[in-house]
Amino acid sequence: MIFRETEKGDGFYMVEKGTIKVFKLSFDGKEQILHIYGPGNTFGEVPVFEGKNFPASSMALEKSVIIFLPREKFVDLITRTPGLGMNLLADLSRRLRDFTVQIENLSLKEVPARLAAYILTLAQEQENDHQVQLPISKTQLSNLIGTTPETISRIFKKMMTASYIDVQTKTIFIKDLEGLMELSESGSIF
Amino acid sequence: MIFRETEKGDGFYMVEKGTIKVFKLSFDGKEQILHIYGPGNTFGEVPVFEGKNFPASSMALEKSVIIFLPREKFVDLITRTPGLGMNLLADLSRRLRDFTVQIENLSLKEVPARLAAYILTLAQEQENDHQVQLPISKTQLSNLIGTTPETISRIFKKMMTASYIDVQTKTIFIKDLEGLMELSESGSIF
DNA sequence: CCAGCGCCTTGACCTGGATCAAGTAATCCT
DNA sequence: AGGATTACTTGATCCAGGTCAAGGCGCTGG
Repeated sequence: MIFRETEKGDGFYMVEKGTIKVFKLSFDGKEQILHIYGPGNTFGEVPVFEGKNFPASSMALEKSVIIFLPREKFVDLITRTPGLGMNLLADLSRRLRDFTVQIENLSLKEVPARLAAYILTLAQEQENDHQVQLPISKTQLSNLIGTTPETISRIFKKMMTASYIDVQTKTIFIKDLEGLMELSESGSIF
Repeated sequence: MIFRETEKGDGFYMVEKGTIKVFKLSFDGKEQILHIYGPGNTFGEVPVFEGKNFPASSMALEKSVIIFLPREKFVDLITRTPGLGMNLLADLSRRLRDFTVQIENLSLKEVPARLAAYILTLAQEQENDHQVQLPISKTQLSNLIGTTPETISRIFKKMMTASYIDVQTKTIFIKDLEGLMELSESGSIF
């Protein structure tokens, strides 16, 4: 556990090695992942700029190395380096955009479309249209796209029988990229 | 209509008078409101900092006056005024926080809890624990909390028979603040 | 002041996906 | 390697809330 929602944040973090998730928990223990970060990504900066507590919790998904950057020196640095501010504004803006996509997915798309969209995101990130690696377990994946492991399992099965993909443990073979793209925005074509 | 998703943004906007919504549409026409802005609020700045297109669309909910601020002059201003950058970072951070709350609501709470949470937000904004005014129509409210007008209507009715509130057109009388707070985080106590 | 048009409400029905339960496959640890 | 723990799959059931359809209410403009 790296930090918990409601804790006071006096600096932010950078992933040196490994994978971490930022997430919210409901009172009855359900989890929604907001973001997954890998090497080079920073996270937990909202309280640094806004001066309040963390809006979510953070936990490593595997053995990881995290660097902590204390708030004070950092604020100094920004005020002395105007260009840095613009980069940070761009970074936060990108995250706002990501969140609008996540809200759209959760609210306007059904589970098959969300899963298809996630696979396509992986294909882009990994620059491979034929085969992608799941960077997280299927249980974590279900927490990321807002569903349950059971449903993930069933939709993967449907996608396989409909020849969109093939799934082997953590490897997904994309057999119908066009079909997946259609599915990711127009909903279920099952 | 003020701007549309995918359009290029070359500046941002400020509400002088009226109410505007920022929202996403699904391919089959369903709408999810991301934010509602009133006098004094700025919106549409993501493309200014990030340099891409608008992540969502924007439309006035009533006769409104909107000020447009062009990108170029603004970027000049930031780079010359370091303190301004920090304020903007704080503003964007606050919005990131708002989005995490919205994702939490959509994903982890049921409709009665979301509606209760919205009423409590209004009570805070309007600084009145006994009576709040709905600033938007119930149809728009359903688009904001991710449901339908029918469901809104039914839940309001349930909340009335359970003596949480009384609803008269656009005025909501809060009869059990405690109960609403409980409902807003622990789910249905119907 | 009343006609007409949105907005809202109510009822009946249906379905996506959650939940519960019971296996089976991976992976970890000694 | 092998036992144990965790992750995944599959089936059966259930329900929140969406959809469709049919009024009722209230605000607007003439």
